[in-house]
Amino acid sequence: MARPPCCDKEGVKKGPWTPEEDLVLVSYIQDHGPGNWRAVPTRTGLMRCSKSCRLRWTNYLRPGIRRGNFTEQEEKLIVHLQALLGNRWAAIASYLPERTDNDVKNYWNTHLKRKLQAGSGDGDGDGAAKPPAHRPPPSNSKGQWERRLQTDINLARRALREALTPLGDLKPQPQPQPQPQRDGAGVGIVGGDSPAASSLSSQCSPPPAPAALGTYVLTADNVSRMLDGWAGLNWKRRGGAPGTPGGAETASTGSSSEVSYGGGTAVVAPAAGGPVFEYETKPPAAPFQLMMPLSAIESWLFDDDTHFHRPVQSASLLDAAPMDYYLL
DNA sequence: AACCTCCGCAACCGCTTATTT
DNA sequence: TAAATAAGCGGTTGCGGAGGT
Repeated sequence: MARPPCCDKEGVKKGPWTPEEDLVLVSYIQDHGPGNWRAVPTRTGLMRCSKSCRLRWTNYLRPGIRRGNFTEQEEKLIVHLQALLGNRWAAIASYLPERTDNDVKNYWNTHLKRKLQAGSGDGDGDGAAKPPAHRPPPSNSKGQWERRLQTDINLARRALREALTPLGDLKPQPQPQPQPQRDGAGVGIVGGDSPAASSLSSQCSPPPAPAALGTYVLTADNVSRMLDGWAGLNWKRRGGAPGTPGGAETASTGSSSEVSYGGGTAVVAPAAGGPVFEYETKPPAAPFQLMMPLSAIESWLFDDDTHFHRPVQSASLLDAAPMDYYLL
Protein backbone atom coordinates (compact mmCIF):
# COMPACT_ATOMS: atom_id res chain seq x y z
CA MET A 1 0.00 0.00 0.00
CA ALA A 2 1.23 3.42 -0.76
CA ARG A 3 2.25 5.26 2.29
CA PRO A 4 1.90 8.99 2.29
CA PRO A 5 4.47 11.04 4.04
CA CYS A 6 3.68 11.42 7.68
CA CYS A 7 3.67 15.11 7.24
CA ASP A 8 4.35 17.77 4.73
CA LYS A 9 8.00 18.19 4.27
CA GLU A 10 7.46 21.79 3.38
CA GLY A 11 6.58 24.18 6.09
CA VAL A 12 7.32 21.71 8.79
CA LYS A 13 9.68 22.93 11.38
CA LYS A 14 12.46 20.69 12.53
CA GLY A 15 15.03 20.82 15.21
CA PRO A 16 14.83 21.63 18.86
CA TRP A 17 11.55 22.66 20.30
CA THR A 18 11.15 26.11 21.67
CA PRO A 19 9.50 26.80 25.00
CA GLU A 20 6.64 28.43 23.20
CA GLU A 21 6.04 25.36 21.16
CA ASP A 22 6.20 23.24 24.25
CA LEU A 23 3.65 25.41 25.91
CA VAL A 24 1.33 25.23 22.98
CA LEU A 25 1.60 21.49 22.90
CA VAL A 26 1.17 21.06 26.61
CA SER A 27 -1.78 23.37 26.64
CA TYR A 28 -3.40 21.50 23.83
CA ILE A 29 -2.86 18.17 25.51
CA GLN A 30 -4.17 19.58 28.70
CA ASP A 31 -7.39 20.33 26.95
CA HIS A 32 -7.70 17.32 24.74
CA GLY A 33 -5.48 14.70 26.18
CA PRO A 34 -2.75 12.93 24.33
CA GLY A 35 -3.72 11.16 21.19
CA ASN A 36 -5.06 12.07 17.80
CA TRP A 37 -1.65 13.37 17.02
CA ARG A 38 -2.54 13.93 13.44
CA ALA A 39 -4.80 16.73 14.49
CA VAL A 40 -2.36 18.36 16.84
CA PRO A 41 -0.37 20.44 14.36
CA THR A 42 -3.44 21.77 12.61
CA ARG A 43 -5.36 22.49 15.75
CA THR A 44 -2.50 24.10 17.57
CA GLY A 45 -0.91 25.85 14.68
CA LEU A 46 2.37 24.22 15.48
CA MET A 47 4.54 23.91 12.44
CA ARG A 48 5.51 20.45 13.47
CA CYS A 49 4.53 17.11 12.14
CA SER A 50 2.34 14.89 14.23
CA LYS A 51 5.15 12.52 14.88
CA SER A 52 7.30 15.23 16.23
CA CYS A 53 4.52 16.35 18.55
CA ARG A 54 4.00 12.87 19.83
CA LEU A 55 7.68 12.32 20.38
CA ARG A 56 8.07 15.60 22.13
CA TRP A 57 5.27 14.74 24.47
CA THR A 58 6.22 11.18 25.20
CA ASN A 59 9.92 11.75 25.57
CA TYR A 60 10.02 15.12 27.14
CA LEU A 61 6.88 16.91 28.20
CA ARG A 62 4.89 14.09 29.60
CA PRO A 63 4.60 14.33 33.36
CA GLY A 64 6.30 11.72 35.40
CA ILE A 65 9.42 11.46 33.34
CA ARG A 66 12.66 11.27 35.18
CA ARG A 67 15.79 12.11 33.35
CA GLY A 68 19.38 11.19 33.87
CA ASN A 69 20.96 9.61 36.90
CA PHE A 70 20.14 6.04 36.23
CA THR A 71 20.57 4.05 39.37
CA GLU A 72 22.64 0.95 39.56
CA GLN A 73 19.53 -1.11 39.89
CA GLU A 74 18.04 0.49 36.86
CA GLU A 75 21.22 -0.24 34.98
CA LYS A 76 21.14 -3.85 35.95
CA LEU A 77 17.54 -4.15 35.10
CA ILE A 78 18.12 -2.65 31.70
CA VAL A 79 21.04 -4.93 31.06
CA HIS A 80 19.11 -8.01 31.99
CA LEU A 81 16.00 -7.04 30.20
CA GLN A 82 18.02 -6.23 27.15
CA ALA A 83 19.55 -9.65 27.31
CA LEU A 84 16.13 -11.12 27.64
CA LEU A 85 14.15 -9.02 25.22
CA GLY A 86 16.73 -7.63 22.88
CA ASN A 87 16.60 -4.06 21.72
CA ARG A 88 12.96 -3.70 22.41
CA TRP A 89 13.36 -0.46 24.21
CA ALA A 90 9.73 0.30 24.63
CA ALA A 91 9.20 -3.00 26.32
CA ILE A 92 12.22 -2.51 28.50
CA ALA A 93 11.25 1.02 29.38
CA SER A 94 7.85 -0.16 30.42
CA TYR A 95 9.51 -1.90 33.31
CA LEU A 96 11.19 1.28 34.36
CA PRO A 97 8.73 3.80 35.62
CA GLU A 98 9.57 7.32 34.59
CA ARG A 99 11.94 6.27 31.88
CA THR A 100 11.16 6.63 28.23
CA ASP A 101 12.20 4.18 25.62
CA ASN A 102 14.34 6.85 24.09
CA ASP A 103 16.08 7.42 27.37
CA VAL A 104 16.68 3.76 27.92
CA LYS A 105 17.93 3.35 24.40
CA ASN A 106 20.26 6.29 24.69
CA TYR A 107 21.52 5.13 28.02
CA TRP A 108 22.16 1.70 26.67
CA ASN A 109 24.01 2.99 23.65
CA THR A 110 26.07 5.53 25.50
CA HIS A 111 26.76 3.84 28.79
CA LEU A 112 25.74 0.30 29.27
CA LYS A 113 26.90 -1.19 26.04
CA ARG A 114 30.28 0.32 26.50
CA LYS A 115 30.40 -0.69 30.10
CA LEU A 116 29.60 -4.24 29.25
CA GLN A 117 32.18 -4.31 26.54
CA ALA A 118 34.75 -2.95 28.91
CA GLY A 119 33.69 -5.33 31.58
CA SER A 120 34.54 -8.39 29.59
CA GLY A 121 36.95 -9.06 26.83
CA ASP A 122 34.35 -10.45 24.53
CA GLY A 123 32.15 -7.52 25.09
CA ASP A 124 29.64 -9.68 26.72
CA GLY A 125 29.96 -9.40 30.40
CA ASP A 126 26.81 -11.15 31.32
CA GLY A 127 25.57 -12.10 27.98
CA ALA A 128 23.67 -8.94 27.46
CA ALA A 129 25.44 -8.07 24.30
CA LYS A 130 24.59 -11.30 22.64
CA PRO A 131 21.51 -11.58 20.65
CA PRO A 132 19.00 -12.78 23.12
CA ALA A 133 17.79 -16.27 22.80
CA HIS A 134 14.28 -15.07 22.38
CA ARG A 135 14.94 -12.20 20.15
CA PRO A 136 12.80 -12.41 17.10
CA PRO A 137 14.39 -12.63 13.75
CA PRO A 138 14.08 -9.35 11.93
CA SER A 139 11.59 -10.74 9.53
CA ASN A 140 9.26 -11.74 12.27
CA SER A 141 6.46 -9.46 13.07
CA LYS A 142 6.22 -8.36 16.62
CA GLY A 143 3.01 -10.27 17.02
CA GLN A 144 4.65 -13.42 15.95
CA TRP A 145 7.50 -12.94 18.25
CA GLU A 146 5.24 -12.05 21.10
CA ARG A 147 3.45 -15.30 20.60
CA ARG A 148 6.71 -17.11 20.59
CA LEU A 149 7.67 -15.48 23.79
CA GLN A 150 4.35 -16.28 25.27
CA THR A 151 4.72 -19.91 24.51
CA ASP A 152 8.13 -19.83 26.03
CA ILE A 153 7.38 -17.73 29.02
CA ASN A 154 8.60 -20.26 31.47
CA LEU A 155 12.02 -20.03 30.03
CA ALA A 156 11.90 -16.30 29.86
CA ARG A 157 10.85 -15.94 33.43
CA ARG A 158 13.52 -18.29 34.58
CA ALA A 159 16.12 -16.34 32.66
CA LEU A 160 15.00 -13.07 34.10
CA ARG A 161 14.82 -14.45 37.57
CA GLU A 162 18.31 -15.79 37.30
CA ALA A 163 19.46 -12.51 35.91
CA LEU A 164 18.01 -10.56 38.75
CA THR A 165 18.96 -12.87 41.55
CA PRO A 166 22.42 -11.39 42.05
CA LEU A 167 20.95 -8.00 42.61
CA GLY A 168 21.38 -8.45 46.27
CA ASP A 169 19.30 -8.98 49.25
CA LEU A 170 16.08 -7.97 47.70
CA LYS A 171 13.38 -10.33 48.64
CA PRO A 172 10.03 -10.96 47.26
CA GLN A 173 7.50 -9.02 49.12
CA PRO A 174 3.80 -8.64 49.07
CA GLN A 175 2.61 -6.35 46.40
CA PRO A 176 0.35 -3.44 46.92
CA GLN A 177 -3.15 -3.91 45.81
CA PRO A 178 -3.46 -3.73 42.11
CA GLN A 179 -4.55 -0.50 40.65
CA PRO A 180 -7.42 -0.85 38.30
CA GLN A 181 -6.34 2.19 36.42
CA ARG A 182 -4.45 0.97 33.48
CA ASP A 183 -4.69 2.92 30.36
CA GLY A 184 -6.30 6.22 30.91
CA ALA A 185 -7.19 8.60 28.21
CA GLY A 186 -3.69 8.90 27.00
CA VAL A 187 -3.45 5.33 26.11
CA GLY A 188 -0.49 3.86 24.49
CA ILE A 189 1.74 6.81 24.63
CA VAL A 190 4.73 5.08 25.93
CA GLY A 191 5.93 1.61 26.20
CA GLY A 192 2.80 0.20 24.86
CA ASP A 193 4.59 -2.68 23.49
CA SER A 194 2.51 -5.03 25.43
CA PRO A 195 -0.21 -4.58 27.91
CA ALA A 196 1.88 -6.66 30.14
CA ALA A 197 4.62 -4.21 30.28
CA SER A 198 2.39 -1.27 30.87
CA SER A 199 0.55 -3.00 33.54
CA LEU A 200 3.64 -4.14 35.24
CA SER A 201 5.10 -0.73 35.21
CA SER A 202 2.09 0.65 36.89
CA GLN A 203 2.38 -2.06 39.43
CA CYS A 204 5.95 -1.29 39.93
CA SER A 205 5.42 2.22 41.04
CA PRO A 206 4.77 3.25 44.54
CA PRO A 207 1.14 3.97 45.02
CA PRO A 208 0.75 7.66 44.58
CA ALA A 209 -1.70 9.76 46.42
CA PRO A 210 -5.11 8.92 45.07
CA ALA A 211 -5.72 12.37 43.80
CA ALA A 212 -2.52 12.28 41.85
CA LEU A 213 -2.82 8.90 40.40
CA GLY A 214 -2.49 9.17 36.72
CA THR A 215 -3.95 12.59 36.75
CA TYR A 216 -2.41 15.53 35.09
CA VAL A 217 -3.71 18.97 35.31
CA LEU A 218 -2.17 22.01 33.87
CA THR A 219 -4.09 24.90 35.18
CA ALA A 220 -3.90 28.37 33.81
CA ASP A 221 -1.92 29.21 36.84
CA ASN A 222 0.50 26.49 36.14
CA VAL A 223 0.83 27.56 32.58
CA SER A 224 1.70 31.02 33.71
CA ARG A 225 4.28 29.60 36.01
CA MET A 226 5.69 27.67 33.17
CA LEU A 227 5.86 30.84 31.19
CA ASP A 228 7.63 32.49 34.04
CA GLY A 229 10.23 29.85 33.85
CA TRP A 230 10.60 30.18 30.18
CA ALA A 231 10.78 33.90 30.41
CA GLY A 232 13.76 33.56 32.65
CA LEU A 233 16.02 33.66 29.63
CA ASN A 234 18.59 31.70 31.46
CA TRP A 235 17.51 28.51 30.17
CA LYS A 236 19.81 26.09 28.76
CA ARG A 237 19.86 22.97 26.86
CA ARG A 238 21.16 20.68 29.52
CA GLY A 239 23.12 23.56 30.82
CA GLY A 240 23.94 24.93 27.47
CA ALA A 241 22.50 27.00 24.73
CA PRO A 242 19.30 28.93 25.07
CA GLY A 243 16.32 28.08 23.06
CA THR A 244 15.42 24.67 24.23
CA PRO A 245 14.38 23.47 27.59
CA GLY A 246 17.22 22.28 29.65
CA GLY A 247 15.32 19.14 30.18
CA ALA A 248 11.89 19.05 31.57
CA GLU A 249 12.94 17.46 34.72
CA THR A 250 10.05 16.02 36.45
CA ALA A 251 10.04 15.36 40.08
CA SER A 252 7.06 14.10 41.76
CA THR A 253 6.06 14.91 45.21
CA GLY A 254 3.39 12.34 45.27
CA SER A 255 0.68 14.78 44.57
CA SER A 256 2.25 16.89 41.96
CA SER A 257 4.96 16.93 39.39
CA GLU A 258 7.23 19.75 38.65
CA VAL A 259 8.39 20.41 35.18
CA SER A 260 11.47 22.49 35.30
CA TYR A 261 12.64 24.71 32.55
CA GLY A 262 15.84 26.36 33.41
CA GLY A 263 15.15 28.54 36.34
CA GLY A 264 11.42 28.22 36.22
CA THR A 265 9.09 25.58 37.31
CA ALA A 266 5.70 24.62 36.18
CA VAL A 267 3.77 22.52 38.53
CA VAL A 268 1.78 19.81 37.01
CA ALA A 269 -0.61 19.02 39.69
CA PRO A 270 -4.02 17.74 40.35
CA ALA A 271 -6.30 20.62 40.83
CA ALA A 272 -9.89 21.21 41.38
CA GLY A 273 -11.63 22.29 38.26
CA GLY A 274 -10.11 22.53 34.89
CA PRO A 275 -9.58 19.72 32.49
CA VAL A 276 -8.22 16.54 33.80
CA PHE A 277 -7.06 13.55 32.00
CA GLU A 278 -5.20 10.48 32.81
CA TYR A 279 -2.10 10.75 30.87
CA GLU A 280 -0.83 7.27 30.64
CA THR A 281 -0.05 4.08 32.33
CA LYS A 282 3.02 5.21 34.15
CA PRO A 283 1.93 6.97 37.25
CA PRO A 284 3.85 9.85 38.64
CA ALA A 285 6.78 8.84 40.66
CA ALA A 286 7.49 9.13 44.26
CA PRO A 287 11.00 9.98 45.29
CA PHE A 288 12.69 7.54 43.12
CA GLN A 289 14.77 4.70 44.33
CA LEU A 290 13.52 2.05 42.00
CA MET A 291 12.71 -0.16 44.85
CA MET A 292 9.25 -1.05 43.85
CA PRO A 293 9.96 -1.98 40.29
CA LEU A 294 12.46 -4.56 41.25
CA SER A 295 10.33 -5.82 44.01
CA ALA A 296 7.40 -6.14 41.77
CA ILE A 297 9.34 -7.90 39.12
CA GLU A 298 10.89 -10.16 41.63
CA SER A 299 7.59 -10.88 43.11
CA TRP A 300 6.33 -11.74 39.73
CA LEU A 301 9.31 -13.94 39.16
CA PHE A 302 9.28 -15.65 42.46
CA ASP A 303 5.60 -16.02 42.38
CA ASP A 304 6.31 -18.03 39.34
CA ASP A 305 4.42 -21.08 38.44
CA THR A 306 1.67 -20.77 40.93
CA HIS A 307 -0.11 -18.44 38.61
CA PHE A 308 0.22 -20.28 35.44
CA HIS A 309 -2.97 -21.69 34.13
CA ARG A 310 -4.90 -19.19 36.09
CA PRO A 311 -7.36 -17.05 34.25
CA VAL A 312 -6.30 -13.51 34.70
CA GLN A 313 -9.13 -11.15 35.31
CA SER A 314 -7.82 -8.53 37.60
CA ALA A 315 -5.30 -5.83 37.15
CA SER A 316 -2.93 -7.71 39.31
CA LEU A 317 0.70 -7.95 38.69
CA LEU A 318 0.00 -11.04 36.74
CA ASP A 319 -1.59 -8.87 34.18
CA ALA A 320 1.88 -7.79 33.58
CA ALA A 321 2.30 -11.08 31.86
CA PRO A 322 -0.60 -11.52 29.58
CA MET A 323 1.45 -14.32 28.24
CA ASP A 324 -0.06 -16.23 31.06
CA TYR A 325 -3.21 -16.24 29.10
CA TYR A 326 -1.58 -18.40 26.57
CA LEU A 327 0.24 -20.75 28.76
CA LEU A 328 -0.86 -24.27 28.62
C1' DA B 1 42.50 31.19 25.03
C1' DA B 2 41.80 28.49 21.11
C1' DC B 3 41.20 24.32 19.08
C1' DC B 4 40.01 19.53 18.89
C1' DT B 5 37.78 15.34 20.21
C1' DC B 6 34.50 12.83 22.62
C1' DC B 7 30.13 12.20 24.66
C1' DG B 8 25.19 12.60 25.64
C1' DC B 9 20.83 13.39 24.20
C1' DA B 10 16.91 15.30 21.55
C1' DA B 11 14.96 14.68 17.42
C1' DC B 12 14.44 12.72 12.90
C1' DC B 13 13.69 8.93 9.63
C1' DG B 14 11.85 4.92 7.94
C1' DC B 15 9.69 0.79 8.88
C1' DT B 16 6.11 -2.04 11.20
C1' DT B 17 1.83 -2.69 13.41
C1' DA B 18 -2.85 -1.46 14.54
C1' DT B 19 -7.06 0.59 13.40
C1' DT B 20 -10.48 2.49 10.46
C1' DT B 21 -13.01 2.85 6.22
C1' DT C 1 -10.85 -8.25 2.28
C1' DA C 2 -8.07 -4.65 0.92
C1' DA C 3 -6.69 -0.06 1.11
C1' DA C 4 -5.83 4.00 3.70
C1' DT C 5 -4.44 6.10 7.68
C1' DA C 6 -2.69 6.69 12.38
C1' DA C 7 0.33 5.40 15.82
C1' DG C 8 4.33 3.05 17.69
C1' DC C 9 8.99 1.59 17.58
C1' DG C 10 13.97 1.27 16.92
C1' DG C 11 18.04 2.90 14.43
C1' DT C 12 20.53 6.78 13.37
C1' DT C 13 22.01 11.52 13.13
C1' DG C 14 23.33 16.13 14.36
C1' DC C 15 24.06 19.56 17.69
C1' DG C 16 25.98 21.42 21.67
C1' DG C 17 28.59 20.94 25.94
C1' DA C 18 32.56 19.07 28.50
C1' DG C 19 37.01 17.91 28.84
C1' DG C 20 41.65 17.49 27.13
C1' DT C 21 45.67 19.34 24.74
